[in-house]
Amino acid sequence: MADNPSYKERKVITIGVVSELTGLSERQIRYYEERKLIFPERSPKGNRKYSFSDVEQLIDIANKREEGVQTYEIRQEMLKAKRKEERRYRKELLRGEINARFGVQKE
Amino acid sequence: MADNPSYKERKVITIGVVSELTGLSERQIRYYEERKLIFPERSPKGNRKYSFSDVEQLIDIANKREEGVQTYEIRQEMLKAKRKEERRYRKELLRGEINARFGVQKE
DNA sequence: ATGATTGTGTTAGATTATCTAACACATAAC
DNA sequence: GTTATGTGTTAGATAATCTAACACAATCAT
Repeated sequence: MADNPSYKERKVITIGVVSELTGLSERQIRYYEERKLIFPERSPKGNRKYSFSDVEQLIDIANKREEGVQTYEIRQEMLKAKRKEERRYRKELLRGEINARFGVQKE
Repeated sequence: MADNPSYKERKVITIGVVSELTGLSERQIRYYEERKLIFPERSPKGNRKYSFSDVEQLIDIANKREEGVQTYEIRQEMLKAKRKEERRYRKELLRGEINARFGVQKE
């Protein structure tokens, strides 16, 4: 109950701030979305909202871009990592480790 | 090195989002600043920027307001709590507990 | 080699968000 | 009864964001 980790995931940051935090131009940030590397939410009127997690992701992307990696390849890596993580998660579920950590306790 | 707690303190949230997160009107949020209950940063062109910590603070304020507590009193409580915390901190410093936790380690 | 894709800058026009300052007004404090 | 508190609302100005398009160099694929 100490520190709420969801802060890292909450999509509350506008693109201008993300641009400052990452050093990327807004153009780049939107383009990486177009290439399906990043998935901001939208406010009712259409403004993009990012999380700190997204910011970290963008920094990783920027680093890879500097190494010359193309967005397409970055996306492939991401998909691979995601599948791997899903396998890991299902395995954990089977073992009941989730219950051990987050399961029902005394009211 | 796991999760960066500074996320909670970084002033990256605009007033519109804060309004949504807290349920307070922008007018109220600005007024509480005027009453020195909250201290957003400003972007170069003057836009207010809040942290998650500020959002929590605002929720506390909203609760106290509902109980009928005036902003002046809330401010007094805040100042009292701040002084208390400072005493606690100085005491800790004297005991060297800070070093124990955050002190220099092997490179 | 040429034709397509990638990545980014820049521009234009429209819309949305935020800012300050002021007026209004009901309620509460002194 | 006057002053302070708390909030809504309005107006006008400025800033932030959006989409779509054009440009263009660099890279990739055939």
